[in-house]
Amino acid sequence: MNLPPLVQSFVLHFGEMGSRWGINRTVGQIYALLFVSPAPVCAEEIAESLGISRSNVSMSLRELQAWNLVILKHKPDDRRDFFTTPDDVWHILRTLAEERKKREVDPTLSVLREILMQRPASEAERHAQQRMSEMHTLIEQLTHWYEDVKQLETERLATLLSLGAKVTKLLEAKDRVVSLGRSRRPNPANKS
Amino acid sequence: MNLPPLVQSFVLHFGEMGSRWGINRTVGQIYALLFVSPAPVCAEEIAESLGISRSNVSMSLRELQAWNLVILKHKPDDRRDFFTTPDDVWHILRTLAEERKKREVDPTLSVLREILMQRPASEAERHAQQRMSEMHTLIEQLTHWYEDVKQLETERLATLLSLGAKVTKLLEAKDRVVSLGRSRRPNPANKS
DNA sequence: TAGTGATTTCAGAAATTTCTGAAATCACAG
DNA sequence: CTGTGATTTCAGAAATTTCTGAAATCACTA
Repeated sequence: MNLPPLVQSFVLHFGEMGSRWGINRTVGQIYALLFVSPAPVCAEEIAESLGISRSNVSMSLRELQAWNLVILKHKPDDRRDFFTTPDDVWHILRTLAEERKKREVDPTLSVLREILMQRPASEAERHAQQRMSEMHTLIEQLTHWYEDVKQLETERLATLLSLGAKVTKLLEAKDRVVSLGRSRRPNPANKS
Repeated sequence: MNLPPLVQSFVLHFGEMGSRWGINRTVGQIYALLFVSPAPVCAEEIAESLGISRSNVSMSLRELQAWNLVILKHKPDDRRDFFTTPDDVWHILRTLAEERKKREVDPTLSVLREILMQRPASEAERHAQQRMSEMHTLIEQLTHWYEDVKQLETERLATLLSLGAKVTKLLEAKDRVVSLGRSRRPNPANKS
């Protein structure tokens, strides 16, 4: 591997990290490299920079493309493909979320639904279904929320983010206003 | 593997899924099994149910404990350890988030910070730092938000969740009220 | 159509991860 | 202590994943 030391640390870290996710080391490294490169990079150069085989680069790029995480570029009078990452980090975040949902959450939801359709044949199965249903409900809530907020423009999303838990303050305020409007019933305090 | 068919589907799916995260198949299966079991299960029984070796169970349980995902129980007059999962799915979600943050996000943040401290020795390094700084900023925003909302009681969190993007409506309302209060300047529309 | 360089594919090699059985350790009871 | 059963450890076996080099494919040009 032959990279500026500062870039190398980053690339190596992403390689390590990759393994902790389902992603393999090389894929992580390539992504990191593209992310910090000032200009699109061709496959040959990636192989050289990271000291890995050309074919490995080819397969890993294919993987990254399947994740929608790289962009293909071309130079005039050059047949080779050059690769970059999108440069808006928010955009990258969205892609990542979307892809992970597609691969991890959706299949789980559909397995859960399938199982929940079936008739339990024993007390053990009844209980299992009960638990799975709790899990199913939670995941559905989370994905609904996600589907909802992912529509927001980045700027609005960022505002919401920076507001953090303070939105609950707003919520309380609203509650107060609304209940005042409807009558003068005090805070409903719906403790479950 | 010798389980009610409905439980078996769930366990197998979690095994598969486990691999897509960094978690290995057996660990995923054991977790799934414990999650749906009506009562705490001992190691021997796990091994039997899943058809894996006793020692594998031991190691996998250790892994799950490191993730804070299982609870140890004891029966009177029985030396064996019995295992369950916490039963509140929200609680499980929080644990999962916390542990993943600890293992995946925090180390990345610290690597980024470290690199950003250094002086770039070339234009390439300067640009790389610029990119890493964007990433760093984004991750920091996300973790701040997370630290913030994780304090909320579950019920409040659920409310927020079900509200989804509609909170922005509230936000707009607030903006209107505030700017009305300050003067009668119309919506600032702070497009970046 | 043949030639050229870029890219992909793929069978097997290399590396890594997971899993097992045997032995060690532990915790307690007699 | 000594015996008993539960649990853990760990070296190596088995399985899986990753990576490579050689060959095939592809997209062009002359």
